[in-house]
Amino acid sequence: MRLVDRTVKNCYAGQMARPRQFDEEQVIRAVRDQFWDAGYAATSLEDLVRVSGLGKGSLYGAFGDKHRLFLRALREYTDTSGGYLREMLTSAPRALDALRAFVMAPVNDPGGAAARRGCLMANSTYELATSDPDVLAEARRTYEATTALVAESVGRAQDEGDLPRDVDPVGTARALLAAQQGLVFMGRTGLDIDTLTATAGTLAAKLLPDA
Amino acid sequence: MRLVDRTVKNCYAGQMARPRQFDEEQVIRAVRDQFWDAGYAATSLEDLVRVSGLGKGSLYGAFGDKHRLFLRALREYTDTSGGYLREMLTSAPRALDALRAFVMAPVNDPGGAAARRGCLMANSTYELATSDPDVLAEARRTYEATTALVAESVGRAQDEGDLPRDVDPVGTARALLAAQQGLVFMGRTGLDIDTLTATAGTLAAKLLPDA
DNA sequence: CGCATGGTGGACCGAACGATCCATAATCAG
DNA sequence: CTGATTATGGATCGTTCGGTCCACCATGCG
Repeated sequence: MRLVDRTVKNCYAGQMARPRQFDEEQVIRAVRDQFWDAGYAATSLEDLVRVSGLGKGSLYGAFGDKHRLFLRALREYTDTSGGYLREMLTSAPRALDALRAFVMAPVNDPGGAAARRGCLMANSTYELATSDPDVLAEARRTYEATTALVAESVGRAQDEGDLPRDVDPVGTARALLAAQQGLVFMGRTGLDIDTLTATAGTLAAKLLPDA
Repeated sequence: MRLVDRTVKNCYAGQMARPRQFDEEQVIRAVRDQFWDAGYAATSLEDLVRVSGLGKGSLYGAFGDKHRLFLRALREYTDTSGGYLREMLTSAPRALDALRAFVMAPVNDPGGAAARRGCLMANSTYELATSDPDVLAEARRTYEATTALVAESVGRAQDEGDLPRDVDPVGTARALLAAQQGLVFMGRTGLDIDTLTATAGTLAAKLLPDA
């Protein structure tokens, strides 16, 4: 009989005879990129073994089954993206410029590679949200967090006199997020980067007037 | 040796001893709904047999393999949607109202069921566009056709004096399409229909000023 | 009315999947 | 150095998948 749950790391009191021979975060990032490029269903365990450099047993021992590993990779993505977003929104001298950069983010890539790859959270939402409650919950969580962050910057832009006082920060944030995700979608259809950039500029100009 | 290609319907000169016992279009619509609800990978042949009411052999004999059947269902969807769109855009007395209805289309549903279901073409693009050239081609085709239709209405709204003359119809059409697809995405995250409707209204107001 | 045609769908197949298992080897405590 | 411990990953399992096949029979013609 198995006395320890090997799917949970180091939760027992025994000695640690052999430490991990791989960087957990590095593996998660590799796995995340694989799911990002191919999607969940189209990624086989063989793919995960290949990109991680680990064996099946090690993968299961360290992270649990495919579904848990995916959720872990998805969480890594949303945490990293959320961090970038927060930094982008807070570091800009003027909030209005930060909001413009937020809308333009999907095309902020020289070759448009990021635009074609899309957003892992959006990809996962479209593929799994209807059948996987965990993914749906993560999508809602990310959506709400992003809306709150953007709304905060909208308020700051109002304080700085770059946006009129009578607009609703949260409503504006939702509209900006919708516009950004619409651009992500158009990027996934293979629309060329120049046209995509022009469309992003149009949306930013209409949704964020200088008045 | 098989002398006739049974995957192609009635392309031979022999007699027609037994006519089809099912309505081809009806089967395609049922299959389309299944793919719409569950996605491509998550739909098994067993599911297709169940919703179509046909046996595996009949399904393969009439439509070919799963991939061809999916493309057929996808084409049915884009044709039907394109027809609705064309009618919606041309039947409205004023083109500006039609454009507003276009942006609000994802939330034009009492319970928000359509919003949660999303758009089959968008779902398919996110799930398959990176790996399936046929789906990517269909996505581009649909995107370009939609852009052209909307741009035509933008031009008509200009002629009717509802939109300023100096805006680019095609660029505006792309921005409207991006906004609409952004709303579709937010619907897929499970956002409640009231908030979604408000966001749609905000986007329509910003992108389609009365000036 | 009987025969030839071909639509029908359940049985069946090989392949690939996710998941589990266990012999091996690497590691650290004593 | 020795033994206890556990990370490791190739072998293997049962399941499910998409796809094929063929015995059956409904059908329309002569």
